[in-house]
Amino acid sequence: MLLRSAMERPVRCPRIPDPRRPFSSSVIDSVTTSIRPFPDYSPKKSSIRDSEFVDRVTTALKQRRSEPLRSVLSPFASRFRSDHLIWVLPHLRSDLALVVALLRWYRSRKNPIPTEAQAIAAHIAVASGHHGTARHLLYEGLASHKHFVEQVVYTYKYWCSDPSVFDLLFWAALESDRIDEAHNLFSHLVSYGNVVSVDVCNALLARLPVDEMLSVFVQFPVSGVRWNAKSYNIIIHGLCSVGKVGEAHRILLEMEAQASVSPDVVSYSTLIDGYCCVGESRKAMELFDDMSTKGLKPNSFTYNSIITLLCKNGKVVEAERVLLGMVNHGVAPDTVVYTTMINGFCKNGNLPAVDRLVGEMKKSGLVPDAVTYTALIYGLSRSGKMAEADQVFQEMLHKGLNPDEVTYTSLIDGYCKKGKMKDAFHLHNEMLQMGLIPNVVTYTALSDGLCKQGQVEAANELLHEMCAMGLELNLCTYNSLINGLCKSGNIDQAVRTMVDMEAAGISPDAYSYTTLMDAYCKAGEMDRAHGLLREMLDKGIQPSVVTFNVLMNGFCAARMLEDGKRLLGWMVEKNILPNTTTYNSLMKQYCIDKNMKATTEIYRGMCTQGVMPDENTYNILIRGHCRARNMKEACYFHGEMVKRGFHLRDSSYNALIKGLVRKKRLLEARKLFEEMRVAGLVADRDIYNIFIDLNYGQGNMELTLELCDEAVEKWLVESKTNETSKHGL
DNA sequence: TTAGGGTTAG
Repeated sequence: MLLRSAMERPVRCPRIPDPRRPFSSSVIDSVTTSIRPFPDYSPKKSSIRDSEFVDRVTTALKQRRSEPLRSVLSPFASRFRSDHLIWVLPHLRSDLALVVALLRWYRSRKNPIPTEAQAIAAHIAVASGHHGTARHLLYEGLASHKHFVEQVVYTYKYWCSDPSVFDLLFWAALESDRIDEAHNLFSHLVSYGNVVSVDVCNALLARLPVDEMLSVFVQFPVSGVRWNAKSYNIIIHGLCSVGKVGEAHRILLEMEAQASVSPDVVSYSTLIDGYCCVGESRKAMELFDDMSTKGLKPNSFTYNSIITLLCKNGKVVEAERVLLGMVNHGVAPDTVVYTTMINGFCKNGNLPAVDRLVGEMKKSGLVPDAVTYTALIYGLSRSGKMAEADQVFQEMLHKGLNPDEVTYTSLIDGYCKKGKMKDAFHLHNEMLQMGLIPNVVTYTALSDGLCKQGQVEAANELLHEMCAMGLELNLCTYNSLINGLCKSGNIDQAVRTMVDMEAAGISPDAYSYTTLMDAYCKAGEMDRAHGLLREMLDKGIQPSVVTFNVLMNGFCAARMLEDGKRLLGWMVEKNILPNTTTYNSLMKQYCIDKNMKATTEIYRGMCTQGVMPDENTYNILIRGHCRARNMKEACYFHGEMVKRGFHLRDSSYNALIKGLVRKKRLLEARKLFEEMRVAGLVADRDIYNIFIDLNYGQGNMELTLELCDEAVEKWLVESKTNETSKHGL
């Protein structure tokens, strides 16, 4: 929430204080005139009677050191007041253990310890060098006394005079999330001409939202704090984390311009990561080169940011080249770098490469951690290999690693994508039992799974439940819901959902528009789809290659091939490279029109552009050439697709077999027919008739009968089933 | 003080 408010508010870049001239003269005047010495405190005077009592208590405590404190103090307990505690403490300053025990005894009698006594005890601990105990006492003091900071300052001069007490108090305030108390202490100290160390000031900087961080960064030097490289790095990181990478870069340049603070590997790595996160790879690489010129050696953080960016852009091979580069430069990749690479290959669906990297990683003596396992589970789930994903999940548990929300969500999403909603919800319950709280990503995966099963109402209900739990729908959730509504034919409701989404303060993106455009294209409403394209362009939303593919499909289906070709040109103009799907749509339609000349032209253009044909491309080309009776070309593409490990679809088998029979190439046709049967695909009725006649003619009665049975089962039974369903029986 | 994992469209 704080971060969000920082992102929304404009962040002003601070003016860097010049350490050579830290203060302007007016500031020096105002600081020096307001400085005063620490207060002269001394405990209030006791009466003679009280003094005698305190002496007796002190003597008993010291002389009977080995006895339980409770029994030593029991004769004094009824008279012992809070003032006595304060008067006894000076006598025990050389015995911290006794001080702590006395406080514990006093508290155990249901008496609140006075603020002054708590502060004094902390001072005694610092003065005796026991910083751990001091920290504990300071935590307690902050937690139970309203004016504890003031009291520590007030009693300082008399009891301690070791300024490290203020650093410890500052730490205690930060670690118990009392930022205001830390500020309060800072102001008090400034008024006495003192400041806490730069280390604790850095800890404060790192805990502040960006705008407050910047204001502290500018204000503290006025009081005498001298920032170091770590401070500047925290600022660079803060600015990068809210996307203000340009301003972060200015800070780095200011560091370079100064004599006292120079940017180090962390400064550069942080800024490089900032540029990588906003996708500015060129700037990131420039900085990477600058580092070497300045004699700074990139570390595994630096390399990992570059590798992450390349993987995100799908350039996994290039990313692995960077990994090899780092090894050659003597930087050993760690678990994080391997996990980044593994995740890159998982996203690419390249599971053999994932296996190879896991092997390499283990060979280097690195142990996969929970994040590595989650990436592996995600990769397997994405590829639909749920049995393997579950096996890795079990291995993770066996190794004593704790799955978290991300691990469970990866598995849940995998089951949802396979339509196994029962398994997905079982895991959802399991994570609840483990004490893990499903978040909006988990619910989006479940909701998307339900939508894809046609259960949009159930998805809606689930999301209502999610909202009742205090979670809010995000962009992905809305987009998934819009998709579910479109696919179930409720385009109007999908449009209304987009309106709701905007009302909830979430702006639609390229996904939202593309989904709706696809629905309109499939409904043949090209004008509406085009209108949406104009709307998204007006809003400055960059269409993706999928947006164009959706339109391309629409144009092709509406037989508007010229518009399709124009769209292809426009894509290139807009620097959005057409992919295999784009070309496949156009080729498919030209094939339907039996225009194999245009199809071949497009196929060649695609290859020239370096776009690789996929399984769909080959199936389209084979069917097209068969329809056009170009069996030579059809067989050539069949050979090519086999070489590349792709498979024919049933319609392509049918087309090829019929074409070959037509050309009397019966041996080849028979081979394909057998292959098709083995693959469990159904051949056309005509094809069965051809091979039944052929085998009968050749006297192969056994095979003839087998084919007759198969044909009856596949064709007659099926047509009867269709008949009954047609009549609603 | 800096880096890695999960949700949406063809």
